[in-house]
Amino acid sequence: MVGIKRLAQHLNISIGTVSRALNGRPDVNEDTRQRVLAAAAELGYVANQSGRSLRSGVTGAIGFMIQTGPQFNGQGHNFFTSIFDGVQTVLNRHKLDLVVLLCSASEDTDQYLRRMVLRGFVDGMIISHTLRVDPRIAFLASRHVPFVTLGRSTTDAGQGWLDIDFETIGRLAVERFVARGHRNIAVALPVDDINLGHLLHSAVRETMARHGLTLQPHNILRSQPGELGGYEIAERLRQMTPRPTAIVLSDEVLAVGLYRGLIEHGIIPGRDIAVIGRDGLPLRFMQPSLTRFGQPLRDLGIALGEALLASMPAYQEFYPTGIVRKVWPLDFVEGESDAFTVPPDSSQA
Amino acid sequence: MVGIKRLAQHLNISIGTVSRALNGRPDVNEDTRQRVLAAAAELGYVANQSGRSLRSGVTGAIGFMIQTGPQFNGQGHNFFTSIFDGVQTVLNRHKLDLVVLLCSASEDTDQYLRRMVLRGFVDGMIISHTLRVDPRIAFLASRHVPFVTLGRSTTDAGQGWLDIDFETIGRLAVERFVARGHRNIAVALPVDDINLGHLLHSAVRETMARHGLTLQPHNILRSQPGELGGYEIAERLRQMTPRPTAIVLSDEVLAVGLYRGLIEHGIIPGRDIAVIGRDGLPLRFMQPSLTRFGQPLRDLGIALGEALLASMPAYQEFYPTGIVRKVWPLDFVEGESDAFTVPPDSSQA
DNA sequence: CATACGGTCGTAAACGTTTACGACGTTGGA
DNA sequence: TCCAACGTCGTAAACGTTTACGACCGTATG
Repeated sequence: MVGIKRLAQHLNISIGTVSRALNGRPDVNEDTRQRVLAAAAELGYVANQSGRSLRSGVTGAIGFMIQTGPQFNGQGHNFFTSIFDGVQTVLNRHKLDLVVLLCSASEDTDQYLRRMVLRGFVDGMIISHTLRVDPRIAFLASRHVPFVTLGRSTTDAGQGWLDIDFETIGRLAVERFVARGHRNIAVALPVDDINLGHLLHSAVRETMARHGLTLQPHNILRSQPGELGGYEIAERLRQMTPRPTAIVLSDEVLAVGLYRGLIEHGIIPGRDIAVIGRDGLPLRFMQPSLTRFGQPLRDLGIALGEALLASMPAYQEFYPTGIVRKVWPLDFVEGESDAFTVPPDSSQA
Repeated sequence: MVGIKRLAQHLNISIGTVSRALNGRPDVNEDTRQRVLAAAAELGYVANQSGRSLRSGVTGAIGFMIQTGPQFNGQGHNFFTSIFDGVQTVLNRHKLDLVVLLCSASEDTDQYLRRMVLRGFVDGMIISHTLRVDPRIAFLASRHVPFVTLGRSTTDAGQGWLDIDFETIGRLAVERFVARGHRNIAVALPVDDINLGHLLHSAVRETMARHGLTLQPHNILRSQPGELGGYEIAERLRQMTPRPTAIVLSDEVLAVGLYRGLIEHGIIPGRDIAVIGRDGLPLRFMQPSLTRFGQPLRDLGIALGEALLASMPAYQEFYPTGIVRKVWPLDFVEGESDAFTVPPDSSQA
């Protein structure tokens, strides 16, 4: 780790001057300040949080306390909160605490991660929204920070990961559709480079190919995440001729907007179009009930916590499993939304 | 702050021994260890995080990085994530970072807060799920930790707070109901001591009284939060005779389960019963559309961040507003769910 | 009795940073 | 010319904790 001391001897000045330069004190020559700042940027210096706050008494962090656990579901909680709860459970067994670090959309994720890690704020990291090629992985590995990811990546630094089994989702969904006579099948995917899009995409495409079908490019519907994205997709579906008779959704809440956008125009899921989605809080109570793949999120969080500890040297005696890389088993919940069967005399493309 | 030094001189032993006793090292007499532990508990000693991790190189914290911002809504995000994003925006302007501290349901909230604060993990605190009488407030005030609460409390330590305007929700909802002929009005409340329950309760009761109506005890429906709670409420409503003709909901996602539970039995919101709820992600796309009160959550988060900074001495020059205590204005969104009008010849109780 | 050893504890250094204090050189005014 | 003032920088202490090292005492062993 490059500290203020190394910075000072690299510049042949005292650490006091370096500190003053970095903190914007007035009693330092402007030239020296620039040299210090340049060297700090070059060497990638980030002030150690412990040293700084031990001396100055401030941490620069503000805490926002919320509560997790089953009984708080619905109080503004969701997908991540359940996972957090599972992770927390594991970590607490070893007197570790979980802190959630929020990277605002306005800030660069790599810079943010770098700042948090190099400060020495945490001993380990869990990252989510994993990209297909994710620079954060290379960074964490280069710094030897223990970490695991929620979601696979093609960036391989030997890290552990856990992920949802999108291959099975895509395969089973398509097989169900095919068994009910569907040939014009669509898939809803996110727009960005997040890896789950690719996984589901390939699974759907390959399973269709295995049944002699091709996934048409116009049947790959990319949208914003969330219920608004679902609503967009419904609009696009309505304008397509021939309209796909079945669709599988990548995101949990897509179904909410999709239902609304379809039902508004008299297209009833399960009667006029087959829909298979993913589990999420509100979806259990939609009507018609959504056929969907779920996963026990708290258990996933527990596994995630254990995977992280398994990659931390200090805890390997407790978790001698080595690097954990695992797709998490699914719960399949049969609902009414995929009941629609294509009539045999249909002339769908 | 009581440190290891004070602990040592209180026991007339050296700080080295105190440290070894606390850390479970073998080379300390068992009697001494017990005396140290007793004194630590008595004086409320918690090891300073900075000192500990500066020396030992570990922090005991694990980071879980997620991303916030409008474009991530729906990716497992929700009520809190939007607020976090707003808070973060304000804090970043002053080089402060927001960390979310999760108190698992299995852990005592007061102990958890105490542990996090006394360690010196954060410079300030925002707490949510505020109780009607909340010991956390007294604790934070006694330790002079700057903090604000999301949600009012009757525990007054001069702290700032922001809250949702439950009085207006209750009043406007009842007035709308009354104007449409409803006399048998119900309200859905949480079971626990969280303050919003009391606020909405009083507002409904008082507005009804102002119109010559009384809120019947059996019309106060307490349930779990979340869509499951809504489903319970639907079941209870169905079994009531005479059934209330209108209901106002305290929680956002209650409506999801409520809809399902009612529609399953042919009771259509807006046609057979009037429903007014609160805004939440899925609710914008429910059918029939929910009449509801919302609030721009990101703006609420911004205000929350500013309120906190206003109570931190170091930032008062930027926020000279003094203590902020404010109910946040509502967005009223007219939908179809409260269209049901009681016929004039109705003989409802 | 002398020695070794284990149990218990105190001493002091170290972690990385900030900051009060003083040193030094230069400049300007009296 | 002399001194004050200023700009710039180095020195060292301090923050709270952990831990290597050695001191001391009592006991067991030869």
